[in-house]
Amino acid sequence: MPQHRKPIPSEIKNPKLVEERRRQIIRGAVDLFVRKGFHKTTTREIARECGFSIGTMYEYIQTKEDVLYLVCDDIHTELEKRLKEAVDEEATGRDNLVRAVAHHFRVMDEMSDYVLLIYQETKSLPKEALRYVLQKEEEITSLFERILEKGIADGTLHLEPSSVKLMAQQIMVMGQMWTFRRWALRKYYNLEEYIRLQTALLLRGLTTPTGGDCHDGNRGLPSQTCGAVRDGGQSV
Amino acid sequence: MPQHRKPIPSEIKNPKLVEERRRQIIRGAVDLFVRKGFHKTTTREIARECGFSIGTMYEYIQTKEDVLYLVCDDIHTELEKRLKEAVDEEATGRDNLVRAVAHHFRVMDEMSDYVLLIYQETKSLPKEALRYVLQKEEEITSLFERILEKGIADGTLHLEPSSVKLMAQQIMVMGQMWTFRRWALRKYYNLEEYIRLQTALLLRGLTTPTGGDCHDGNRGLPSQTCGAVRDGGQSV
Amino acid sequence: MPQHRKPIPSEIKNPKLVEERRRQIIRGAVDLFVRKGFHKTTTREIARECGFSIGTMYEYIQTKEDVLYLVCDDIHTELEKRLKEAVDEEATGRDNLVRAVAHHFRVMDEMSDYVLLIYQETKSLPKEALRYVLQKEEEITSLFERILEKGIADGTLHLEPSSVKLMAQQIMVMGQMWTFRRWALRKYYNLEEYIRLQTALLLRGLTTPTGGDCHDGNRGLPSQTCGAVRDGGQSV
Amino acid sequence: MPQHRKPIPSEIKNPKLVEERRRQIIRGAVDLFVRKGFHKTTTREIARECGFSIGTMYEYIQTKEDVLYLVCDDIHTELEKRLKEAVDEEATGRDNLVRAVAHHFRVMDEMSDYVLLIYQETKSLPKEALRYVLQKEEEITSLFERILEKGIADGTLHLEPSSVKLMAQQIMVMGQMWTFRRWALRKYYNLEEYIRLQTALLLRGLTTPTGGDCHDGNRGLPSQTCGAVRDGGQSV
DNA sequence: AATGAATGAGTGTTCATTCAT
DNA sequence: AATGAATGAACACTCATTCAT
Repeated sequence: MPQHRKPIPSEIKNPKLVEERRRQIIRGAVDLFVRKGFHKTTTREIARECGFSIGTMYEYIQTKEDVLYLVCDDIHTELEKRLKEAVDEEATGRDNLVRAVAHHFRVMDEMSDYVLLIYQETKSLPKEALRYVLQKEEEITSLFERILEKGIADGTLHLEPSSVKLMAQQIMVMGQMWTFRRWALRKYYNLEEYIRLQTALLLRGLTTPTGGDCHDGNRGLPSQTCGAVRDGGQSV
Repeated sequence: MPQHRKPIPSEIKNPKLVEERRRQIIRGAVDLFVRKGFHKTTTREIARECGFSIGTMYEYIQTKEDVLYLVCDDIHTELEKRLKEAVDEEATGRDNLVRAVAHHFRVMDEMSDYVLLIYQETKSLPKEALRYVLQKEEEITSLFERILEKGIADGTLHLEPSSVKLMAQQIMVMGQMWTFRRWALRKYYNLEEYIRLQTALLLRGLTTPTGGDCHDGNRGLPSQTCGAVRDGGQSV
Repeated sequence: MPQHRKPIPSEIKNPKLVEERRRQIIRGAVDLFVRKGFHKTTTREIARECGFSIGTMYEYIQTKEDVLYLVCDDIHTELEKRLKEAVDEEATGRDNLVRAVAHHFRVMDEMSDYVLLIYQETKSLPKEALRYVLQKEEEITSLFERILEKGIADGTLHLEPSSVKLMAQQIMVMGQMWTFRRWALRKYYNLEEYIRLQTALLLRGLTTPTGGDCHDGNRGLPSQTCGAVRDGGQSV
Repeated sequence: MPQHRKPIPSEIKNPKLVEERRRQIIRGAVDLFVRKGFHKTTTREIARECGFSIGTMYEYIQTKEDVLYLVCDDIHTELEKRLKEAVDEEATGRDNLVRAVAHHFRVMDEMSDYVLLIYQETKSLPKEALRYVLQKEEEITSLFERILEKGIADGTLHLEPSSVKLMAQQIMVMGQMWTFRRWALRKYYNLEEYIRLQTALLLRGLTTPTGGDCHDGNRGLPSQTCGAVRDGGQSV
């Protein structure tokens, strides 16, 4: 049930032009929002940054919040695009997961400012736009759900189906956490360490030993035996 | 090096009264901030909600941002107080962790709106207040660090010391996640399920099995062999 | 027709106390007014400077403007007192004038800040108080009128009676000018030079030669002979 | 080193319009300032008087103090322009002086309210604007310095060069005095009388007779002998 | 299609004054 | 007589939005 992008009305007839101008608006606004926040950025500043007049800007949007929506949507789209790059249809669920998680975290790192922006300003969106943006977030999350399901199906990941949604959310949050907790995390970890440790945490949670004798060894993971799994009464 | 609370100057001499009125301000403001956000709440609205005049309110604060600081600090203090309740000095690290995590998540659930508020409005604090608030957040986080360290010491948790910081952060975020992702999570899980599943994820990551031979391959994981586990230098 | 001091009502019965507290108020306010100006000084600041509460202060005045009135009146009284010191009942008008002018200018120099204050803030007084203050100013001015008249009478000053008022005003202004033009004057002159030059200007304007042969030498004055007087067709 | 006018930034791009609107602001504000003083005049009142909205007014200025600066500068400019009208390049220094003084006093009389305004409100200007305004005042004053110097050069005025600055200041103040002492002066003198008497005072101070021996004694003058005149080092 | 001047409701904040204690 | 907490009208200034050109 992918909801379609909320269309923003424009006075301008030529759709190509609308598209182009809106890209300019996004480019101009995003850095201002990152630097000063949505509320402390004025429409005049945005227009100036875009290189056209305030009147012209208002030909392509209706309210200041439209700009925020445009920006959030753009960031989400970029995020989705970049995340999709990492999905390898051929690979096992587990390999896919490991790769996608690492890729996801790296994207988060690169787009740190923008992810943070979404985090902090999404709440300022008008209701309808908010719904759309959250829906988009869920779509991205569902990419991880697909991967997890594949891993369950191909036996490379051990996970209750009922936990799929949660784990996908968890992965998303782990990525975002690298941005909104950077003030704390970066004191102790760099990106690669972060990727390794969080991946390990996930895999231990998701990789079930095969039982009996464990040909396992979540090596690199806090050593954990089959037994560990057993008593995992309340395990995932 | 716990930084001390930034004192907000007041025109009023009676400290008892200052204390009381500021509590009123917090009580009045917090719901407005939750409902409308900091920027869209007016100082006049806050004063009205508190039941006194705008002039009176300004006898107890200096700027609108002081109100935000008061509110954030109050929430943090409550959070810290409630979290400390759960720590049982007698119990093992592991039991303590399980109990503290569950407790933490329940507190987060109860204080959902307030946690969310902190999440969304912290960035609007003036620099100095922001530093203080983040410092407080770290203090709370360190409660989990203590627990984890105890678990390492008493052997009930298996975790590299270098991962303690990360795990503590992770636990904090998991709790907050229940608030800022509630729009997604509550569709599929209730609080108790959430507690169970997340605890499981953590424990699997932290509980060491007693041994066994492992034929494994943390495929996809940054290549590491069984041996790697043993000396698990930089592992979790 | 000396108008009597406008009485400021007070809640307090004991007149001694009223007198004492008002002196405190003047002492506290005057420096604040000098430093920040009347409008930018708050009643709270005044009370704090005086060492008592705002409530107490308002027991002794009715409005903030009363404080200004108190201050202006006090300065004027001091000015008058000091100027009177210089008047020598025995001396000739001319000697008296020279001495009084020098004394006046020195007083102005010492009380520079206060004179300036009167100059700049008098206009903020309520109508009635303004009238009183201006009247006081005229009384002071009339001290010079007396001296000039005496000089006419004893023949040491040559001046049309109709010019007495103007010259007295002129002398007053010359004194004040040393305060409100100090930004320019002090670049080129010190107080003693100023006194000498202005006195010379006045005396030349006021001193009539005895005619015929002049054994003169308005030494120190732009050399001027008896002839100068002659062509003084348009003289004062 | 004439300092250039401090430019006030404006949001409006069309400089012609800025010029025009600022003239409107000056016209609207000046009478209000004269009537009520700067501090008691509201920005809204100014805007209303100008015939546009408060928002529009703020497109052309940055702060209320800018309006004061605009007004002061305008008055000064007008003053300077009118004073220059009176300077006759051909005439002797003395004639020039007589004419310029009379003209200056007449201008002061006509612009009485505005001169008074400058006198009373200049101190409310922000530091930089104050510096500029004072500098302009000095430029105007220097017009009189020029005239005096010419008079010295062509022998029509007898004045020590070191007194030129003072006399120019004195002339300026005499003009302003007609405005800020009008409450006293107009009781006894009309403008023409004032001009005549003050001119006489000045000329006596400045006009040198052709010689002759004088038995005089500027008694009371800082003791100086005839000889003193001759070497009259520091004399006027 | 583009401009940018105009708008005015709304904002955070101040401060002279009052009055119950 | 002294206090100081309470008041709220008033203030300077901002800024999203409109609309005539």
